[in-house]
Amino acid sequence: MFSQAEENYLKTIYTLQNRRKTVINTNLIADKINTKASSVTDMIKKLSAKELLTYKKYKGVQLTEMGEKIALKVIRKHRLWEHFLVKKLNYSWDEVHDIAEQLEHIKSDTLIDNLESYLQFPKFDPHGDPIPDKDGKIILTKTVNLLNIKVGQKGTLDSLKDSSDVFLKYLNKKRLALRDQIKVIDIEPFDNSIHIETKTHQLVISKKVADNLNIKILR
Amino acid sequence: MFSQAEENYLKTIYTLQNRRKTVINTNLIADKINTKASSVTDMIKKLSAKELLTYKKYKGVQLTEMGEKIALKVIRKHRLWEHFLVKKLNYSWDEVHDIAEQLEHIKSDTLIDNLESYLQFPKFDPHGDPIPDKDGKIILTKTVNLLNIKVGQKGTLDSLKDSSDVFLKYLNKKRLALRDQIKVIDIEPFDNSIHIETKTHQLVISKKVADNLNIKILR
DNA sequence: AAATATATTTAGACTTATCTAAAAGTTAAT
DNA sequence: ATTAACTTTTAGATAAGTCTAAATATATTT
Ligand SMILES: [Mn+2]
Ligand SMILES: [Mn+2]
Ligand SMILES: [Mn+2]
Ligand SMILES: [Mn+2]
Repeated sequence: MFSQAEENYLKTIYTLQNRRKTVINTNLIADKINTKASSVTDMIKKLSAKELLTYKKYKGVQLTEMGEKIALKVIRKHRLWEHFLVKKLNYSWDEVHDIAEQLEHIKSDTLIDNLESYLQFPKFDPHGDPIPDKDGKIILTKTVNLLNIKVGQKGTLDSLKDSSDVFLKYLNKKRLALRDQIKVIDIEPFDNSIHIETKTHQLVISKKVADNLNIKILR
Repeated sequence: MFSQAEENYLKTIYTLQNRRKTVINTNLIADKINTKASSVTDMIKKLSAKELLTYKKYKGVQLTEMGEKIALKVIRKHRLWEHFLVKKLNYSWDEVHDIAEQLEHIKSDTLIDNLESYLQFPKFDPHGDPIPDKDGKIILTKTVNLLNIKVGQKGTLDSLKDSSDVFLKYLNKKRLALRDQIKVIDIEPFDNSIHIETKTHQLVISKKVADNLNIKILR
């Protein structure tokens, strides 16, 4: 069994590894996990001793197969609980993350599989992120950053790079939801803002917002 | 906010206070919580400083109103989660306690009330224990220990003194469930064993077993 | 190749919760 | 009133996880 702290480190490292393709170093982890570099050093040593990751200084960490397996288990739990909170307890997608951060650490050999079955094996969480199955297999959808879409192209909103509640609330306000169809109408060269159109309305989004929207291209 | 350890002490003290009417002293708590008397001393000091309980040595502890309120909140969470696990995830009553021990510490201002509403405001947990409402109010059912029931009297199995999985599995094996009708057929003077009859079968139970069954008398 | 900027580790401290072993206090028994 | 039994507290350690400040190592720039 692993402590909550250990699980959080593994999960964070996995996510960093898959989101950014850069080197995952001490400071980056410290930043994401909201702690200090010295604390990360300590934990890296511990996880390395347990062979959950390898570490070369200045070259960053790399999860071992075992480390990745554990990370995926925690992510699976997190996302299934988020799904539960939204679908069964009527939370909205911007309210569930902090509760799932706690629920993901509940220890039981059977709980999460029973929950999954109760939820009828959902494949994605409320933020469009894929839910790893029992064996850690994960569906990868081919998506493109909205920043890289040309004028006239169409797609559907598949998932988000940033799932912070601030961003989610922004999307609520702008009436943008997962699976909405989005068409790029115009790109403003001055500030890279993007004029888009959904099935119901049009709006202009900033470069920063566009960068956080992953689009599945329709052809 | 209170730590898991603090919550567990408060919950345990509350339960001891309501089950046994004796003095709740350091050793008794240590025993229940599976720790050492010296650790209990430390925690008692801490909880006393926070005015969650009062303590006079050799006279035991007493929860303050605030302490009792928190204890009831934890118990409410524990029992609602147990209900969820049995009713929604199809666990049996002997499997849920350890998971609920963890779930009862999840922090959220809304989670447990939403869960309660989703479960349609159950009044009792899978072991027959009453679920405190939002305000900490708790239904008290008048029950009698099966040991105190005379030959010929009838009642229904209302709740259990001991809800350990060993005892629950014993009840499964003997086909005794909550709300079953039970009639006392005979009491053996030699060892106080009791011959009982349900709607479906007859059996003999030991004094120890009878002592753990709370019966609601039928008249 | 130095100098400077970054990244990383160490040293030492702190907090929470635990433990063992010993000391001290209270109650009960003779 | 002593003694014995039990309860409680203290003292000192330990473990996990965190922190700050200082030291050290590596990378980048000049
Ligand atoms: Mn989340
Ligand atoms: Mn999510
Ligand atoms: Mn229980
Ligand atoms: Mn119960």
